[in-house]
Amino acid sequence: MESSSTTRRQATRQKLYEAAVTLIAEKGFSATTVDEIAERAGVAKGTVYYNFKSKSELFEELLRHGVGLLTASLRSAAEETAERGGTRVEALDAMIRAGLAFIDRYPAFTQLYVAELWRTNRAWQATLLVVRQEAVAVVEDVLRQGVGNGELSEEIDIPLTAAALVGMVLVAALDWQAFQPERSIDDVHSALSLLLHGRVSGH
Amino acid sequence: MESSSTTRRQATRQKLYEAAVTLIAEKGFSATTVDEIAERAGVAKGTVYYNFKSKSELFEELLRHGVGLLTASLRSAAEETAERGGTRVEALDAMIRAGLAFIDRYPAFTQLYVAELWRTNRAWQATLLVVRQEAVAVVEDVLRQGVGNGELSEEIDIPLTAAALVGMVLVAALDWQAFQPERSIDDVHSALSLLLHGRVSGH
DNA sequence: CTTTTTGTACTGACTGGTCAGTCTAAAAAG
DNA sequence: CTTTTTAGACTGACCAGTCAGTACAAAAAG
Repeated sequence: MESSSTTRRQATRQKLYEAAVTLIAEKGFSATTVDEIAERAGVAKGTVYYNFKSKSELFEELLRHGVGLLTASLRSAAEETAERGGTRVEALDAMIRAGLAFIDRYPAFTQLYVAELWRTNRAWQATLLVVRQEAVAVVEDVLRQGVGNGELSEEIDIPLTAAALVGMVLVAALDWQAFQPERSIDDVHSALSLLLHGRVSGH
Repeated sequence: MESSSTTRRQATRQKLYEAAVTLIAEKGFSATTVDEIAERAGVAKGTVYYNFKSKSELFEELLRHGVGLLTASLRSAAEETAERGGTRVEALDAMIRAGLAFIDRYPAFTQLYVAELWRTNRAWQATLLVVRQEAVAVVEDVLRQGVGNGELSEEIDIPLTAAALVGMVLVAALDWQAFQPERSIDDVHSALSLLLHGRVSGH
């Protein structure tokens, strides 16, 4: 009796994630009502509470779900570069591209993530911390490898540089989406690549 | 309208800004109640409504007030460098430092600004657009001057590079505050300066 | 085969509490 | 005297979470 429709619940949850992500990105967590989420997902309010303990729990699982996708995408970009025998700088470049592609595909999720990341005293603070660490660690790993094999300067501060690179991509991409949507992903990628390769100042 | 009474109102408004900024940074706009703001500011609820038309209007004016401070700080960093006869790259470096100092001083404001910047469909969307443009324009101006006098590569895309630089500073600084508060402002400045000067990958 | 039971997924009206904004009368400040 | 602030009661809309009940399919019983 049990194994029959695990699929059905999964589908319902997916619909709820999709409904919640855009609403929360637009209006914020508190301003988004459970009734709205249910309505947009095309289910009854009770279904939300059948599938999730509370509004917060729905949000936390959404967070985990989304960052999981991002981390997987970054990691696979780095691995593919390595398999192809590329340099670590090429791997960073590939990760910038993967990051941009992710944000292009899930702009609402990115928006919501950025909006919540630095909030203190929130129920999901712990979840965010874990999930952030997973994503940043992927970038730090590649930086570390690059310093290790002499490709990158030993002067660099790995955690701070990783944060700066992630920030650069995040903000440039959100700005692109919000204020310069006519630009192509290649334009944005080139601009960021130039900064990474240090060809902004100097020669 | 008299300057005497303007002073008293001004002081009350200032107290309300300070109370609102931390509360909204911590919990978000919707989750912050007017009663809380009034209580933390040490004024009666009626005073909030005597001074501001609504909760949203208080928030919008807070936004204008804060970004005004930031823009002034960035602009004066750029001007001081120019007066000293510094290069445009030095001006950018000085602006990074000014940005970090601002975020160090007003972390709550920065948090709240980032959280709201890319939200769509909000009442204060128009205010944010204007206020963002003012700040980014300061960076774009310096980039333009740098390209003009040959200091910076002609390849660079000014709006995208400006957004990326602002993002780099914003995210690195917030991450510093939230996850690596033991680091000094000089550490953070060095890490970002290295990226700006292109000394991360090779040299 | 047919009937009955059981578990799962979902429904939507309802409730108890919360909060933006209003109002008042009176006091403090200038 | 005018402007600003106070204290707090009040209202009406809104909303998270609950709960009794429906739908339906798989399994157990007859």
